[in-house]
Amino acid sequence: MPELPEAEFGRRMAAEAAVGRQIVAVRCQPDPIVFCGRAPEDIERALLQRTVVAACRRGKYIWFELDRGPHPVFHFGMTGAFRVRGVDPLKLASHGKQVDDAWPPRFEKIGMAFDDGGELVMTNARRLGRIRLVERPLSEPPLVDLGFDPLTDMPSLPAFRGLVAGRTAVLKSLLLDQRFSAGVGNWIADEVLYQAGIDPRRRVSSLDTGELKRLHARLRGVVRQAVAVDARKDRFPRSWLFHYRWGKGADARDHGGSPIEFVEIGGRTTAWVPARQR
DNA sequence: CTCAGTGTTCAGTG
DNA sequence: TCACTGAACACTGA
Repeated sequence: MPELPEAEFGRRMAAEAAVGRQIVAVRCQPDPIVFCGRAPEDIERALLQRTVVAACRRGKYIWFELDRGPHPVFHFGMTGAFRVRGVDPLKLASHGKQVDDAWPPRFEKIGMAFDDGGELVMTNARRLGRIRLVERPLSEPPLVDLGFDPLTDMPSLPAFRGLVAGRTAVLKSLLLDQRFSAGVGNWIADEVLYQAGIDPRRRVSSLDTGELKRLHARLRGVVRQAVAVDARKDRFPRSWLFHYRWGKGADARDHGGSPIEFVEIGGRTTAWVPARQR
């Protein structure tokens, strides 16, 4: 369930459970894919007895800064999440699927127990998530080349204009490019363009001043609002396209009754409303 | 049985 | 370097 808001929700959960605590036990599955070839013992050795100093995030990447390196980096892929024992998870996925309350949860990849009795788990059903160890926290030398984070690092409108200047990419693809805006995923990109009233197939170079301003405002706005409600879909405003795009039937319509179209852009299904986006 | 899916990466082309 | 495509990864749930 990971785009920026879900990752931020996970980070906060983890921060509350882990920061200031010492890791006293680690349970790590032998999964060379999710752990990028690392053996469970490597991971356990790196985490055991360490104190978590901070839980950080940039885009969809979350990492713990420990009192001593290396530091763990988490990426949820398509289906990852953090769970804290006794704390409500994000119950509603986009399609309204329920998360069960079993402990340890299904699809656990790593579990950590802390000196205060708390427990944190990362789950990952589809195994497209990754857990790595890095020598330095990613604050400076990035694990990957990430652009601005729309929650914590949203550029001013003039700076945004500068970032876009000279680029010719199709808008939907640009928003999805993590080197441009880190943390934006498929539904956020569509939501931003819907609220900005811009056709997702257009090129960024074709936007006039007003359109660029709307794009900037809605990118910031959508992300902030989603984070403000802890990524709970049932608390997203009813006017958001998000609520109406999943049925995907020929009869799909937005809040105002306008038909929703589906096209593939950059290999991803894109929902948009021709009546409202030019 | 088939297929889409909140994601990333890499190879290859222009 | 940029822009774009297609394939690969892996597996659940409809």
